[in-house]
Amino acid sequence: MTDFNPKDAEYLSKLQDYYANWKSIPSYASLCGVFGIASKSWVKTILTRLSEAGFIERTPDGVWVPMRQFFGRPLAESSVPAGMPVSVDSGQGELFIIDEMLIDAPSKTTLIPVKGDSMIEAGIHDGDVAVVEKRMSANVGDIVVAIVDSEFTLKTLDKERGKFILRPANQAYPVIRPQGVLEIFGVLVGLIRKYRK
Amino acid sequence: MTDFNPKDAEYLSKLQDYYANWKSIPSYASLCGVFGIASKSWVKTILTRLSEAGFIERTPDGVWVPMRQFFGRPLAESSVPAGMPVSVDSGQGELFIIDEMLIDAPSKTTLIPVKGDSMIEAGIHDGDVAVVEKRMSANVGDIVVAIVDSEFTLKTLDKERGKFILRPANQAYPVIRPQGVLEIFGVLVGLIRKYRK
DNA sequence: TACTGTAAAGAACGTTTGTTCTGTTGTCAA
DNA sequence: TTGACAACAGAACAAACGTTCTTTACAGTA
Repeated sequence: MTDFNPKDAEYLSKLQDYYANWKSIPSYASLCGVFGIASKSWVKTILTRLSEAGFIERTPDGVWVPMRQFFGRPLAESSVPAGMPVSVDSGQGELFIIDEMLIDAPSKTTLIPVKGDSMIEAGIHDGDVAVVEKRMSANVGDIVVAIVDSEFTLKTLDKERGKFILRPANQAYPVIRPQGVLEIFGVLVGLIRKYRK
Repeated sequence: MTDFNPKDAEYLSKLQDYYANWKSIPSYASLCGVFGIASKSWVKTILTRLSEAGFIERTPDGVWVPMRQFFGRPLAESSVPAGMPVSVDSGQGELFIIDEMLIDAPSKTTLIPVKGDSMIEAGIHDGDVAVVEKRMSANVGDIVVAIVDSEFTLKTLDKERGKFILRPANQAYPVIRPQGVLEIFGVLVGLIRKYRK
């Protein structure tokens, strides 16, 4: 991964605690107190590392902001769905609850289990759960759920000689060139995978 | 109430827009650009009014922070399909991405951003978010977060001639054969990916 | 013992920040 | 047509801020 080490994890945890209270990342001087150190320059080193590791980032103004998914309520508290969760019916009678990071438009979002390995080169595996936002249009390059021969298909949308085509991410599968109008069900906005223990 | 007028509402809306993007309230100088005015002192007047009206407040450090209920997702968007159970925001704390489907032991579970492509053949990409359950032991075949040379590494746990080894899912990376005890931070239990639109 | 690398401290410094105070402009009412 | 007030502009300034550079402490290693 990165050169993110246990020591950094300790500082991250302190920053998360502070942020949970104040919802802001304060000045380097204040962070000295938060981290329990005396050196502003060392604070900078720590923040730079945390950002390289992907936990925080900077706005164009140079202000540090947390990547929200890592600075929420402590996971311990979220055993009951926290925040303003969204319930989405997978269509199979199962009920999943997912948060706003993956879902922008709850009423238009569905979960669809991925079958087959036609998109495996895009890191989408059999058994993964696709988070799909229902839309009838998409851009070239988007991964879309299209309806081909009355079946759902997950493919990358592309264009060839002015016509839309569906490109699998697996060389063993053919490119789909729909005759007539390509029917798009939605666009892939997220992916969830669960590893069995 | 206060002398909060339509003009202030317009500024509030601009601030909300900015905040929706950057999750922070910038300096007075930057806010000049956001509000479309040229005077820092007027920015201060506006912010003071917004705080008197209860839309924002200041931390002890003097940093402006929004009152969350006014700076969240617009209510219209968070409506949930009828018939589905709805949980209500406690008012405090952020929203978390993941639900009970991915997390069994909330207090022991952490999210870690994936860096690099050493596990790409397992469909784990740079930028994905790993859901990790903290444990000190794991089984052969599990994908684990191990601490190697004081760094976090995501690899598949395997055994070779009675000794544990860490196997990357990318032929360009070497197998890691730790000398001494292999230090395991946790086990990968889930994966989340978000596609940008 | 000497060398190396990491963690942290601390001083120096130019820039940015928020604040305050004084002007300017436009509008509406008397 | 004058006065009052709200909406802004702009200058001045001390305090705070982030950055850079140098130094110290310490543990591991050769």
